[in-house]
Amino acid sequence: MVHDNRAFSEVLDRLREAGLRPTRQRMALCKLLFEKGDCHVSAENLHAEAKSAGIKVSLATVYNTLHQFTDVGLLRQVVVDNSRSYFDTNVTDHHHFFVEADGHLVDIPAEAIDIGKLPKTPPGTNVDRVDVIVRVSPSRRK
Amino acid sequence: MVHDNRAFSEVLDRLREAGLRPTRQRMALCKLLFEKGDCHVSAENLHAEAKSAGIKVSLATVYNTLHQFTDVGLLRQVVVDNSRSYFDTNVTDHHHFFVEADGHLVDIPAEAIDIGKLPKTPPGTNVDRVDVIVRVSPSRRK
DNA sequence: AGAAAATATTAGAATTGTTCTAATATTTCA
DNA sequence: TGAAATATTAGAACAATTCTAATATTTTCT
Repeated sequence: MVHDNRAFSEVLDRLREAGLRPTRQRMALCKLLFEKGDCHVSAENLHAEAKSAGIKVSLATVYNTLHQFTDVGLLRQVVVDNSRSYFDTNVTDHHHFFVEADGHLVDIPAEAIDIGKLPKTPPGTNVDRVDVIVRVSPSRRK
Repeated sequence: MVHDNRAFSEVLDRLREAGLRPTRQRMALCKLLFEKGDCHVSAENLHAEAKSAGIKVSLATVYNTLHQFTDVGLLRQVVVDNSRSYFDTNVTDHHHFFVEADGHLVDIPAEAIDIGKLPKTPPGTNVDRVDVIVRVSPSRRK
């Protein structure tokens, strides 16, 4: 089997830099995740995508991989719905619209929301991150 | 058994207004939830509190009640952690600090955070609510 | 390259938080 | 009070996720 060497080595480097062995499964998931621009996936979701792309990978590995990628900063976890976890390939500072009706996320660039001020944090704590979730729903037809 | 008639009738009214029958369990949970100021509870958590307060109520009823109270606007659900649901007795407009280390929430008054502007919502949608979650963690000791 | 050590993957079992079911109990109201 | 409406319950079912421990792959060492 032949593959695109440019894409291949980019993905390979990405994993190597992160200190993760470039295994067949990780490479494949990496390509699925990063070769088509920003996206938000759930584990089941990515597992299904992998399957339909002909990649043989277990659900356990998908979970492992998503967590490892998150740990090394390749992904960011977004909490919007407590029945499912979403992972975002956009790890830069930004926020989200969440369309509750269909459980789908849309990025909001950091500069589109401007948080004027923050109150002081509870004693003995520091801010890790500020998440803004704008929950929207389909507008009723006029 | 005797009870405080003032508190009793307040709770009773609250349920009546919401169109919920004032059953023994709902009254008891209502008192636990609202008689001690703003608080954030999970179902398991409230169930345990009820048990230790000597209230006999099943976990299923705790879940039912939390959802019913949420539906009628007595509670608000807060999504910060996808392993557990939190319900907030403060239903006014406000935000949260979330201390990830111990999974605990602290209210931030609405006016303490000022969201300068919001980008336009995805086509065909309206904003339901804007949730700001400031994730904090214990600061490392100097 | 070949062998040993280190790390990954996997299927399926286990766990967790939550929801469902359907039988029983309580509450309402005429 | 008694029929109809609504609640509660124990336990089963469920869905997402994590764990287990056996097997496979990858890396390292010589």
